[in-house]
Amino acid sequence: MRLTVATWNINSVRLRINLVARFLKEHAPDVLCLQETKCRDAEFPLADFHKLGYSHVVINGQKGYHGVAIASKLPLTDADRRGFCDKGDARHVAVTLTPAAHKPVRLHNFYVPAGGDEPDPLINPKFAHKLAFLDELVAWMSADGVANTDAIMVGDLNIAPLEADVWSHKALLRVVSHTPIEVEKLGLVLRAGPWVDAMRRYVPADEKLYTWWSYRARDWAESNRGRRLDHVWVSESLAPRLGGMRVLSESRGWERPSDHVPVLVHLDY
DNA sequence: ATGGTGGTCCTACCA
Repeated sequence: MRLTVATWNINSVRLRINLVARFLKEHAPDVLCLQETKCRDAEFPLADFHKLGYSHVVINGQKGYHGVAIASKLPLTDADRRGFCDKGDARHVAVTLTPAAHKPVRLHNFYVPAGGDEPDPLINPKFAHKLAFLDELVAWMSADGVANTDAIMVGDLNIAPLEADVWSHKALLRVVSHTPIEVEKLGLVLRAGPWVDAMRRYVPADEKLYTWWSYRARDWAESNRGRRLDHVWVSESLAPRLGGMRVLSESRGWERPSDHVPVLVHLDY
């Protein structure tokens, strides 16, 4: 069998439920991880997911901001919603799924703080929060052995680590999402697993790869000033099962799109 | 170098 996991920062699941429906119908992932759902759990459009065949949904939402969810065709167990930095933000949800008669897989879905505009933790509390969040991720991953079993970690990590993850390495060195301190800390998270960067298994490190294009460009495709802010990582134990990856760039051109596009990864069992 | 757009919810705040 083939397990397909997708991740997408939807930028309001209620506003874009029709785009979600289109994506699920056209690409039929087994599991979809969403970020920036921007609604309380009671306001989540659960019935739409059920109608589309995603009868297992685990939500961690809050009013107006952040919010993550996992919708699945396969049963989900052991749901966990971890708070980071004692902020009460809804930025993480984890579940366990079991691909037909195989070993269970732990799946973590993250929305890492964006970090504001000024890349100085001393004058920008949002950037300080982002760095503290990453520090806490490293400590937790090491202590709990998060990637010691079959595990997948996806989400909007709000960091573009490689030079080819941004349209201009030089222009973005002092722009939050690509500053050296964030890139270094994301590297510590990756190595704390240790995790495998599944997307870069399919696209060479020096080849441009983006999952986000700003709303502020006149023409996102023409200017193509993108960044790879969304990621799929797998535990080393699962790396041999990787069976393909796709970035659905075309969805950035759909009507009233999210500024992020879905990433799909296949695992063969 | 600047400001550009779009989300929530109603006044700024966040991305």
